[in-house]
Amino acid sequence: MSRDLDIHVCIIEDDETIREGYVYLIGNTPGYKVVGSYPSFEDAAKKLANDNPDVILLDVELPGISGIDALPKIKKLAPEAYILILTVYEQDMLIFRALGNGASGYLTKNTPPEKIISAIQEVMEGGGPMSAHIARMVITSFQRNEASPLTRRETEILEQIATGKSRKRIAQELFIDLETVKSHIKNIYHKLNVHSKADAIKTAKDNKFI
Amino acid sequence: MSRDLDIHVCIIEDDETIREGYVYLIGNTPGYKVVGSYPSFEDAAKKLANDNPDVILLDVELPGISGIDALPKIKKLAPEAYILILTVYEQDMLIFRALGNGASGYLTKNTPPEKIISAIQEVMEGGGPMSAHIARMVITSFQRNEASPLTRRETEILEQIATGKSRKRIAQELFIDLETVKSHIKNIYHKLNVHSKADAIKTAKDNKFI
DNA sequence: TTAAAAATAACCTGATTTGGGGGAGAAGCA
DNA sequence: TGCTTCTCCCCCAAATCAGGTTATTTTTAA
Repeated sequence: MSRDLDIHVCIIEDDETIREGYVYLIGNTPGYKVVGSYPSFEDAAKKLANDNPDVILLDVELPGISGIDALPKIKKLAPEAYILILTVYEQDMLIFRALGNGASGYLTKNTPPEKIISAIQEVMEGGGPMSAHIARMVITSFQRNEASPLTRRETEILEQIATGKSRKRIAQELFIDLETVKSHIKNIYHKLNVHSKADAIKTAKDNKFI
Repeated sequence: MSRDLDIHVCIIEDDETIREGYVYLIGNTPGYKVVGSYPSFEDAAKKLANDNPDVILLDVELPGISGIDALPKIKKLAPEAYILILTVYEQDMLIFRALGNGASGYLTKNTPPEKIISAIQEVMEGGGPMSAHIARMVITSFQRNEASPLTRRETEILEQIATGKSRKRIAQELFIDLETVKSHIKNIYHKLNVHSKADAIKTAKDNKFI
């Protein structure tokens, strides 16, 4: 069987035991081949472009530059590769920064071996593998706060303000008078206890009112 | 074995064949119980609160009010229930509106029966089940366009503008002069070929520059 | 080690927007 | 019938925005 049809995988993980575990797991699974294995981004950087991986397993906590900050650089070295984050951390900030920086999946380290293999398969087939809890957090990030103090119209107008439009333009697009828009904004400011649009937008976003 | 420990499931799906298929599948799986099955939201609305479901399977294309528009109303009738979207549609707009309206998962209709069962299980355990392609689209929505014409600083400043902050405030927070911020903004406008912050923000967001 | 790109800052002008004060009518709901 | 929401009106002063041109320093890349 030709090795050329195998999925080529790189691993960047500082803990030697865990790293060797992945190497063993993937190397011994038919259809997969480990083409590189490094304890840090600095080590990986030199050889990554030559490895020509299809998928890169990346740890977030690495010595030197963190996995998340390394993501854009890895993307440049291996633009065709899918990057899967493998980590113990489940903090919102890390997840969203990782995805924003180009990760195509996010797995926690308690993921059983067979799930890691299927995640690699899945990302190659156009999927976005995530651990269950991560997926929930991602979905939740799209959702609004149902206990918003703002009325429907107020919410609509604050959303428009958040796009940078002037009150005049908002009035025109909603077919209402400029004075009406101003009234709504005054009410929004009172309800949110702020005195500027920047603060209104921040408060509203922090509380998921918009 | 007590039925009280079962996961209670409601189904809202207009195609009778498909609906009965789900009823049969779920009703005959140990640990699950179908407590309601309706061809439209209007039919479901009357009885939903009484069914007290743990999970609701919801189709997006329904006669009368669409599943997506029904979502907030369903949330009010059964605030404790998790809602899983089951549909043939994979358009961005539908997915993000569904998630924004309160769905906790999104499955396409080619999902095999055992995956539907495990998705119900998963959402009850704090997960966010999504079909592979949906998950990829969701992840992609977090990612930036790497071919942005904006420099790092320009991107940073446009992001700040998008939060509603004034140029003066941006200057203070970035420890640079107001004139510098103005220079960057002029360059941003030229690069994006716009003449207002609203247009700059729109163009940048449409193209995922910010 | 240069040349190019990016970030910084200045000075000018005029139009527009913003935030805040007050009040008030109409529609719809409980 | 109150209560909320949406609508509109008047006033004001301060601040912001958009645009032009030029120029220095720092960083990055060839």
